[in-house]
Amino acid sequence: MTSAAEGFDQARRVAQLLIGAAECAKADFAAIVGELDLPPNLARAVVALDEPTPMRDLADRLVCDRSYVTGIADGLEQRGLVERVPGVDRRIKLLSLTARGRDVRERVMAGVAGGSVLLTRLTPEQRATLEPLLEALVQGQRTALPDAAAS
Amino acid sequence: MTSAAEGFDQARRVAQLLIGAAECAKADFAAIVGELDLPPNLARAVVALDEPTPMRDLADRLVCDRSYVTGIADGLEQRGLVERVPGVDRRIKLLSLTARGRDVRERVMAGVAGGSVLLTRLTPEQRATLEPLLEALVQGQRTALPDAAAS
DNA sequence: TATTGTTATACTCTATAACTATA
DNA sequence: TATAGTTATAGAGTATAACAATA
Repeated sequence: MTSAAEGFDQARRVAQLLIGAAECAKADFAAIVGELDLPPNLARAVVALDEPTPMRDLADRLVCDRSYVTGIADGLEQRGLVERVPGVDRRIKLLSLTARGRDVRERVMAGVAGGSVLLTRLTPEQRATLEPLLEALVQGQRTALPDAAAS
Repeated sequence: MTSAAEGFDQARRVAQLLIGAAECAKADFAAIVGELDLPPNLARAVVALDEPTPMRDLADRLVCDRSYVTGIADGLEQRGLVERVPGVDRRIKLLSLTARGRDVRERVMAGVAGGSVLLTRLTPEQRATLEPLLEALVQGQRTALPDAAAS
């Protein structure tokens, strides 16, 4: 096997493991919050709402568009987990967790802390080893990749 | 901070890094094959076609539905990278790389071997450390997750 | 004029179901 | 009857563009 083919195979193996592990983490989170009848995107939003937050800011935290947050807010409101409360700037609506929402938020966090495969399948030492390697990989990327094609 | 919140934060940090690293790997591959004017799904298929392969088998390799492979084959055929050749069992069509397809396949593999961030941002030692950690994470999952909700 | 949230729409990726031609 | 490939369609997830209210 040529050296180029070896390099390719190494990159492919790591890529597949990385993608598989990420999908595993996503599926794991979906399963945990699924027991609370929450789709993962709503669960992520609930976790992000540590305090009343303008919808625009939530979009920033979730790294998505404002228009997508509208749907998230609708879903959370239907479930009685948040209220839209007007801000002092009357263009702004704050998403504020209800009592039920705060309860669900705690359950989500407890469920992850108690059952996540990231905690159960890796020892603290393994996580401590893993993190800097992943950081090395994503280094040079800010929240939005600045110039992906030119890298 | 309570221990549950600490556990949650640890899981979240690892999850974000994992997902970020996987997205980074995907974007990197897309950028590499983008220079060959290939979308990532077609590039993956070209790489998988080491020899003439029934479309059904390609679906298995790419872990997707037969119907999706039809579109991939159309795209590759339009670009002159594969031919559909009838099999001995006349239900079967083999996807066979053209000369141009074989050339592109080599370019994809060379591009990855030469430029992948998985190779440039990690030393061989780091990759050797990373792999078993990721394997530990995805362990217990067969190709298709058997019972995600019950895990 | 610029910004917030909303709406309507569109796009990407992928699957399901029904169809045909073989076997 | 079962399987290979195709087609049409649908769904999830997310973005873009235009809009009303407010600043």
